[in-house]
Order: sequence, then structure tokens, then C-alpha cells
Amino acid sequence: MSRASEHAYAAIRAHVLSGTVAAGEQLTEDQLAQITGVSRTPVREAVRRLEDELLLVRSDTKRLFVADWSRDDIEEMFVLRQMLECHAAERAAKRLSREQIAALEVLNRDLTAAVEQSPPDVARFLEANRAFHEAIIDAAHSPRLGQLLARLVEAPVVLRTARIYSQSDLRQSARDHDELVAAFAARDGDWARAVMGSHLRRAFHTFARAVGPKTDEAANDQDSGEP
Amino acid sequence: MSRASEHAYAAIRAHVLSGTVAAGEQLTEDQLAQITGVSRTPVREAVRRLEDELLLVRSDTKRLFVADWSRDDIEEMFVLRQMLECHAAERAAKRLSREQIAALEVLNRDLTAAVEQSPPDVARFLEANRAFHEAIIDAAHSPRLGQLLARLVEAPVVLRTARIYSQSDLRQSARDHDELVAAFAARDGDWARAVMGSHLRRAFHTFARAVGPKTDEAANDQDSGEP
DNA sequence: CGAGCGCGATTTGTATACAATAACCACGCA
DNA sequence: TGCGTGGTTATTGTATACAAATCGCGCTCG
Repeated sequence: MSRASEHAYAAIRAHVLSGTVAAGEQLTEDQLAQITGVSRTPVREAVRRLEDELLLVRSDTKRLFVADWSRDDIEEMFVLRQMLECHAAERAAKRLSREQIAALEVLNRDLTAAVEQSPPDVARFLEANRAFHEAIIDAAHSPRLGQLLARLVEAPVVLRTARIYSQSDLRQSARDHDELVAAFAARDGDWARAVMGSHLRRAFHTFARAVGPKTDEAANDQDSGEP
Repeated sequence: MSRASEHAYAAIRAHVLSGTVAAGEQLTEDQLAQITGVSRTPVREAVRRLEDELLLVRSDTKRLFVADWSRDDIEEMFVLRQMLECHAAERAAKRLSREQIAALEVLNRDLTAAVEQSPPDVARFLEANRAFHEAIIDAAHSPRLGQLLARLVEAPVVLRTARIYSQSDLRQSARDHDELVAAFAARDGDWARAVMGSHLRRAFHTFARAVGPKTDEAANDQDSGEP
């Protein structure tokens, strides 16, 4: 994507994730154009992408709002991500070269180092974690799978990127990654799939804990405002 | 989507699917604007959607081409679709109301009637088939799942919508749907998943047969033109 | 003869003006 | 008071002009 458009995308995304606008709040293209310093044309392109990633949503009359993720939304997202990423892990187990497996080890050493600092360096953890998962998805060698996962993975990492993680959460993640590397080294697709499954399901519960208790209600209407 | 934009989307899609432009051929936004009778702005929006659906692709330098689906692309797509749609069938089995199950029966009666004509009415079959699968996905009640599947399902149905199907293929599809309805009526998610799995895997082979033999080669470069 | 280079033509990207549509508010009427 | 209804403002959608990037081709120079 091109300069202005890409910039608008990053800026709007950062703006939304910074939390300076509340979930459910309306945004206008003009506003975003001013914030990003480009015209509405590239803003509209950026907004389309962010809609795709479900960070923004439109009302039935095309007005734009910051998306409001319920616990059920997050669970749904993690279920899909688990399904797809387990598949990716299984394929990756058959396809990763020795060099790629070594590279995963290096990535996870960095991740572990970030975790064992005190206090843990969460930003560095997140970046290493992202790179680790991305490497596996790339190795699965299924471009459409990668494309589908891109939408799912990006969204929630985002969701208030901060004090969700306890150090024990982070340590468990690092251990999961170690076990994944072991499964890859053994070329055991079933093992890799199983580890990835528990890894992501635990991640879901970490998020769910942060976002609040189970709702059992749908109640995720963005549009109708009646109480 | 808005009037011009929606029209451009439909027109470009039809244009590509009609086969009047060859796979791999370049398109320009101006061309498409002329064809569709709207300006480049809505054309660009439509093109974005079609890129998303993988009907169009961009070279590394942003030039636009008609996508060229290899057999491996089709297989990848069906594998993903199977994974997601089996999940949808399993969820649907737990959620479909008696009325919705009855509606599926009606849809499949229409599909069967289309199949049993001579010659079979393929267009009517395709439409009933689409509606049947869509109803299941809706009943799964997972909006993101629906969104992901939309991209996967649309693309290949498209791919030269015609003389791929023998009457026996069509009849088997109708029988699969009947069995799905039975699984739903029994509220048996495992059964539904299994039937959906074989249904889609068979569909893949029908497509694969039409598009040619297994390649074992990657060779799906859109950009580099050296022979 | 071939590899790099420059320049006109083509194509995509961005800004801006204007058109269409939807929300808002105030007013009048039952 | 409650509810339509008209006009006014805010917001999104489209067209168009222009800017930036890219391509293709012929040319020069080694």
C-alpha cells in the first residue's frame, strides 16, 4: 500500500488502540483525515482495512464506529484462530527446514529473555511472540491460510495491549513455544497441533479473564442505541 | 456498499467470470471505469473487494491482473473451506430450529428437482446449493466464521461456472444434503461434520478433475513473466 | 552485440469539489 | 405530552484534476 494510505492505516490504528477514543464512539472520515494529515481518499482505504480487521464497524447507515468486542466475540475469534493455527502448526511440522527450526529457537530465546527481565518487557515479548507465530504460519506454506489468520491475529493483540499478562502467563507461553519447537524437531504434526491448541486456548482464557466474566447475552449491537 | 460501487463490483466480477478476459491478463482502472460506467473511485473500491476474494491480484508494482488459479490453489482453498464449514455444520447441528431444518429440506427439494430435470438445470442447482450452505453457516451463528467463508466459497464457484458437473455429481450432492438434514434432525454434530467433510472433499475432486491433473509444481507467479 | 540509461506514455495514488444521503432539531398538530 | 414533518447540518459517496510512480522503448556507450 502506498505512502499516505499506509500512514493513515497505522495512525488510525494507533489512535484507536491508544484508547483515547472509547469503544462504540463514532468517528468521521474528516476527523481521521485531520488526525492523519492526509485527505479523505487514503483515509477511506485505511478504514476499509480496519473494518476488515474488525477494529472499526459501520452502522446500518454507513456511519463509522470504534468496534466494541464482547467476551463472546473474543471467544469466537480464538476458536477460529485455534482451528486455523493448529492446522498451520501441523503443516509446518512437515515443512520446516532445520534452519527454520533453529530460527524459531532463537526467537523464543529472545522471548524468554524478555519474560525473565524484571519487570518483564511486555512489548518485546509481544513482538517476539508475533514473529514466532508468523514464522510458523509462513512455513505452513498456505497463502490463503495466512491471509485468513492475519485478520484474526491482529485484532485482539491490540485490545488494550498491556497489563493483561502476569509473569506466570508469559512464562507458560515461553514453555509452550519450546515444546512447539520440540514437536517440530521431531516432525510430529499431531504433537505440534496439540501444543498449539492448548497454547491458544490458554491465551483465550487470559484475555477472557481481563475482559470480564461470561455474559451469556448477545447484546453486541453497535447500531441500535435504545437501552 | 453504495450504488456505483456495488454496481462496479458486480459488473467487474461478471466481466471476469464471463471469460472474456484471460487469466493473467492485465486490467487497468480506467478500462474498468469505462466498462462499468462509473468513475475510478468506486472502481477502486470494487477492485479491493475482488482482490480480497482473490479474483484479481496485484503485481509487486501495483498493477492489476486477472487471477490465475492453479490446481494447488484450488486444493488449498477447499482444505480451508472444509475445515471451516465442517465446524459450521457441527455448530449448526446444535442450533438449528425445527423450522430452519424444514427450510433446508425445502431448499434441497428444489435442488433435487433441478438435478432431475433433463438436462439438469445447473444454474438453479448452483443457486439452491449456495442458499443451502449459506443457511447452515448462518445457523452456526458465528459472524466471523461467515465472513471468512464468504471469501473462500465465492471464489471457485465462479471459476468457469459450467460444464464441470455430471448428473451423477449433482445427484450425489443432493444425497449429501439429505444426509446433512438427517444429521441436523438428529442433532448429531459429529455426523453433520463428517457428511460435510466428505461432501466438500468430493466437490474438490470434481473441480480438480475439471482443472487438470496434479501439478507438483508451484509455478503460480503472476508477476515475473520470464519463461 | 549487449547492458545500462533517459524520456515519453501509461497507470496508479492523492487531493479536492460537489452530489446524495442520513441525522438532528425545532415546530406544529392532535 | 407524544409524534410526525420540514428544513438544516453533518457525513458519506462520486467525479475529476493533478501528482507520483512505473513501464517500455530506443539510444548510447563500452
